Amino acid sequence: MDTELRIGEVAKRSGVSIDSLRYYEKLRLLPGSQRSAGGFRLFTHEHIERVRFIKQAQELGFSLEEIKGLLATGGADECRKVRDLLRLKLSELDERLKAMKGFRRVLAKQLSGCEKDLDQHGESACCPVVVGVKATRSQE
Amino acid sequence: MDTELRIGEVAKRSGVSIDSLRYYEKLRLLPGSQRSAGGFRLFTHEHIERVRFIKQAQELGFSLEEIKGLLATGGADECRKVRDLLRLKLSELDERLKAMKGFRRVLAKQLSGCEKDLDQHGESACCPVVVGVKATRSQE
DNA sequence: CTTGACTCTGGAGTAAGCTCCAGAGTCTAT
DNA sequence: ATAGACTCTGGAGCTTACTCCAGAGTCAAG
Repeated sequence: MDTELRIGEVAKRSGVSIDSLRYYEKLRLLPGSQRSAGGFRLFTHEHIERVRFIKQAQELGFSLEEIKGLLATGGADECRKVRDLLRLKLSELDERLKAMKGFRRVLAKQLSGCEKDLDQHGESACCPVVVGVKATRSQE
Repeated sequence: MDTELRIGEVAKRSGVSIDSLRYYEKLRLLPGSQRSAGGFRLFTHEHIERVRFIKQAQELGFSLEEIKGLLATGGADECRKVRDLLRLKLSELDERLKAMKGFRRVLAKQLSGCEKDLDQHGESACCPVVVGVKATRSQE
C-alpha cells in the first residue's frame, strides 16, 4: 500500500528538485531513507507530505534549521522542546502576520496615490513620493 | 532643518549595519548620497525612513531586487511600471497572508495535539505525528 | 597640531540554499 | 542482453546578502 517512490518521482510530486531533496537529507530534514538493492533511495507518500511542509514553511520565511526543529521526531525529551518551539513559532507567525498587514496598507496607499496621479496628470507627473522618500536625484 | 547625518548615525537609528548601508547604496536601493568636503556620506531623515522600509520589506520576504523595484523613483514611464509592480506585490502579499494563516492552523493543531499527549501520557509518548507529515492537507 | 573616533575604498570571506557536473552503477522494456 | 532513462557520490560553483579587513583619509576636541 505504501508504494515506494524514487527520488525523481518525489521531486516531480513535491515540486522540489532532486538535488534539493538530497540536500535536505544531508541536513537531516528528511530521514535517511530506505534504499533499493542497488542503492536507490526509496520514499513514501509521507515523505512527500514532509517535503511539502518544508517547502511551505520555507516560503513563509523559516530557515531550514528552524524547520528541522519543528520536524524533530519526538523522542521522549524532544517533546517539550518541540512544543515550546511550536509556541514560539506561532507567536512569531502572529507578529509577522501583523507586520504584513501593516505593510499591505503601505503598499495599498502608495498604489492609490499612484493611480490618482495617473488619472489627474497622466504619466508625466505621478508617483512623486515613493514610500516616504522624495524623488531622489543624483544618479544619472 | 534637515540635519545631515553620517553613516554611523544612520546605522544606529535604522538598526542596519554600516556595511549594509554601503551595500544598499551600491545596489542603488539608496541614492548616491551627498558627500561632505572630505568625502563622507551625508544622509537625511528621509534616508532613514527609506532604510526602515527596506528592512521591513525584507523581513517579509522580499528580495533587495524586488524592493528596489518598489522604490524606483517615478520618472515618466517608471510610473506605470511601479503601479503594476505594486499591484502584483499586493496580490502576492495577499496570497502569502492566506498561506500564513493556513500554516498557522497547522502549527496550532500540532501544538494542541502535542499538549494533549503530554497531559495523557507524559513525555514518553507524545507528538507521534510530526508536524504536517500527516496533518498538512493543504494543496493538491 | 595631535589624538582618537569615525569614515573612505576595494576586495576578500562567509553562510544558506541550492545547482551542476563527471564518472560510475542500476533498472526496465524490448 | 543491451539501450536508454534514471540514480549514485563527492565536490565544485553560484547567488544573495551581508561582514570583515587593511591602509589611508577626515574631523572635532583639547
